[in-house]
Amino acid sequence: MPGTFDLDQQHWDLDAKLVAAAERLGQALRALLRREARRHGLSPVQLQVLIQVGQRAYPKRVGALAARFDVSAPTLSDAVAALEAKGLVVRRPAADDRRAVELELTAAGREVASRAEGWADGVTALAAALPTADKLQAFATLTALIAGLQAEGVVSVARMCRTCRFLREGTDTPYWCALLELPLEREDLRVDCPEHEPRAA
Amino acid sequence: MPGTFDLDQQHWDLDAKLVAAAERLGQALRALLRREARRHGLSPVQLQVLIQVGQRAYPKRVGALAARFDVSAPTLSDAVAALEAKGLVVRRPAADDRRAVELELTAAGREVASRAEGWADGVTALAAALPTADKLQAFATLTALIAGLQAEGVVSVARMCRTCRFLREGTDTPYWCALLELPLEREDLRVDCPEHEPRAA
DNA sequence: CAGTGTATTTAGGAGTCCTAACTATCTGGA
DNA sequence: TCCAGATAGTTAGGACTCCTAAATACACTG
Repeated sequence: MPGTFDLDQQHWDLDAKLVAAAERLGQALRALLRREARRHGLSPVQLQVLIQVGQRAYPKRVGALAARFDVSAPTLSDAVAALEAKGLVVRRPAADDRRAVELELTAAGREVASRAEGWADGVTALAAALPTADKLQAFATLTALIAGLQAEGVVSVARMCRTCRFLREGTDTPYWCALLELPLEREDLRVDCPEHEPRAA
Repeated sequence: MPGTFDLDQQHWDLDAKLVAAAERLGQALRALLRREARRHGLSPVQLQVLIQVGQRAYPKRVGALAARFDVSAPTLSDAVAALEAKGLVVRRPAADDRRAVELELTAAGREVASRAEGWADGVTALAAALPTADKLQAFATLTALIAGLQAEGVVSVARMCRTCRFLREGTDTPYWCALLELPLEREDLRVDCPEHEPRAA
């Protein structure tokens, strides 16, 4: 590496730099989440669980949530226990499977969730200033990477359209959802769809 | 939201979806780092510190590393203590400031660092399959978001060219580094430059 | 209905992450 | 010169993360 410091080392690999940038952004987002959680007297996972359980149509069981956040069941169980102790969620046996537990927000839980769910709004606002075409491109690139990681089994669940068995090519639009029977533009593709079912039997 | 489940909710905001995708990818990368660290009997932060200290030309003090990883000084101090106990780094008073501590890898530390520093190679390989133009675009978009977050003081240090006081517009190339006196293409912009100095006095 | 598998919790240990408080050292004046 | 105020780092202590292993309870299959 003659004389250019290690410029070449960073030059030779756009791929590595893209990954590094994603990592940095991820770190920033994580820090942001941590601070928001703290503001509400919660830990990061606790807040994530609270927000997720606050969404309708998503699975609200310990196992599903553990997969969603890529942690073990005991870790998530701890977080739920803490949330329950704080009076923000209620735990109840599932109707169809009494081994399982359904989570539900209490009134207090809904209150906190609604105040905290916009924790990433600052970043979203920054994104608003960028050209739509760039964002579409970046979105496609990021989801391609996520899909690749999921295919390799690195990351457990990602309920993205890109990995969903109902995603088809469209006739008038680029894509088509065979479950909802809806045409989809590129910007309609979701990152976290309640109806998602993995491809390949 | 009439009848389309919450499709519209996800439709209306490409910005939010881009952020969600970044968050997911960040989560996956974090999980990957955790596993690699585990493989070497280390914790995530310990591995990050080990790798960072293994790079030349970067600050190797506790404070700088804490800022780099967005954690408090005590947290990083703990990690360093653990690494020292494992015989992977040495702690020594800095030459110019005897309050400060310089870290250095031991032979064992270099060994582990060199085996683990490619922890994200799997993702990089996935990126290699994507078109260069897309990656350039995505890289620009991600760094724009990071720069925005840094400007807002959300994230502490990001030694990116985009926030560096030495970055100029180039004549033949899009950019120019006024410190190294080098022309820079878009793909030359760095995410973590040793020579970085923040803009604005 | 026995056997196997699944959902979750408990137990226990290393590490993360914080704030507060303390030591040692540096730095800028009077 | 000497001291007040900053700064680099550590220690202390508490809540939480994250794991594996083991237990409990229930579900499914033949």
